[in-house]
Amino acid sequence: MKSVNKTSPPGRIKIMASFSTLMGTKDFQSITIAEIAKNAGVTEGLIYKYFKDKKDLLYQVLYQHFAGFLSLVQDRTAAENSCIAKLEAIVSASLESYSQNRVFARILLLEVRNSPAYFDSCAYAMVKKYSRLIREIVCEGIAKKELKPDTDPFLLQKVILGAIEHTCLKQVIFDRELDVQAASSGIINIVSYGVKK
Amino acid sequence: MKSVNKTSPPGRIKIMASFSTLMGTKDFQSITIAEIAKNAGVTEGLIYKYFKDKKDLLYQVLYQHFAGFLSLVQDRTAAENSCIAKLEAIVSASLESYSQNRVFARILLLEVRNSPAYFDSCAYAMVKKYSRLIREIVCEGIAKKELKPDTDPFLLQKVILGAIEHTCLKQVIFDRELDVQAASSGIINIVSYGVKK
DNA sequence: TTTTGTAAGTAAGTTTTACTCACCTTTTGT
DNA sequence: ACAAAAGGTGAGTAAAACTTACTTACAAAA
Repeated sequence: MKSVNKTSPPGRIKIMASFSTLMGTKDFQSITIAEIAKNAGVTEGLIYKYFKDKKDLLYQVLYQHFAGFLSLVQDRTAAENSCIAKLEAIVSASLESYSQNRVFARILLLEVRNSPAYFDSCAYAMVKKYSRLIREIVCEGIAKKELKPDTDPFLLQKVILGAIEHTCLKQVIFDRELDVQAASSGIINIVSYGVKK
Repeated sequence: MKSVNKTSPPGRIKIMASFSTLMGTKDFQSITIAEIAKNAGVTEGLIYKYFKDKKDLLYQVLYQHFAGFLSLVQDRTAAENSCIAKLEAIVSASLESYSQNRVFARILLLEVRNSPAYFDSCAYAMVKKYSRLIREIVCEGIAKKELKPDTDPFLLQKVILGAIEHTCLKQVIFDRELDVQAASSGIINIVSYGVKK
């Protein structure tokens, strides 16, 4: 697992900003190191001073975004009392963040998972914290008898996370709009009460 | 959208088989054209006679697997009567297929989605058929009053597909085993009756 | 002030790898 | 029989990721 930078020299900041901008216009594979360097006003060599390789740059940018996202989610859930309300806060905060930051969403949902190195990165460590948060809320809900006692926290976490991601996928891939409120309450409704008559 | 081959010359078959084998040991990016050719006993040039580029080869292999998978799913669902039973058949057939063919699962869940070209490929066309099948079953369930009338077929499809994929992700990424029966009945149980007490 | 060690940044390679193209060889339709 | 198409080859090209040897700025110790 790669640790994260403390200092941030101007060159490093410019490189990350340049890359983020480019990710808004094209996909990772189409972006070249030469392009990133030119756009940032630095030389190619400098990029390799701060980042192990092109993928490492991708993971660092994702980490930066995810750190902000995670603290938002933590704040929103802390503000709710019931377990179901906390879960709905997570779903809507996630959909909202993905909606407002398509670059972040695209990196997380489409661009990083193809490489085994991602699952050792500091970015994936944040994702693990995020999914653990969901499980903890579920466990708390079971303990407080808000949820059925035979609920499997791991499975419910997967259902919720899967629903969030699949809802965003269509939006990110085909650049569609999304009714965050309708989608999040719809997901929570299915998961809470089921669809069987 | 790329159309699909009719004939299959020996070289073509060897190339696809070689590539499939290599995908079992390493990820797409790490596999080189030279390696695929050597392993198949053909020259690099021949690969480009049958496949537009390296990604096209990936999509063709995925298409081949998915075609078999989809017909299995269709058979299994046709054998069931109730809507819930059909959905459970889809979930368990999917988890089973992904379990038994990790290469297929890894390609579908991790390796293809980063490229915009995938969403124009014949492989993705199969995925669309698959998700449409789920929606159709849901609509049928609503019509037959098995499911609640206010159920959103698109949303429920996303929840089910998301749950399937997230359940497989852990397994594929960390090479874990999976209790298909427990997972599929667990997912269907959550979606049918909900988790709220 | 001078020295020294380190971080920031550069510029010109090198290597790897996907992809091309002109050329043979075998099969097939008429 | 023979043209045409399909199967297959091997050397070559270009682009892009990465390396490395170097210079400049700059702070702290001497």
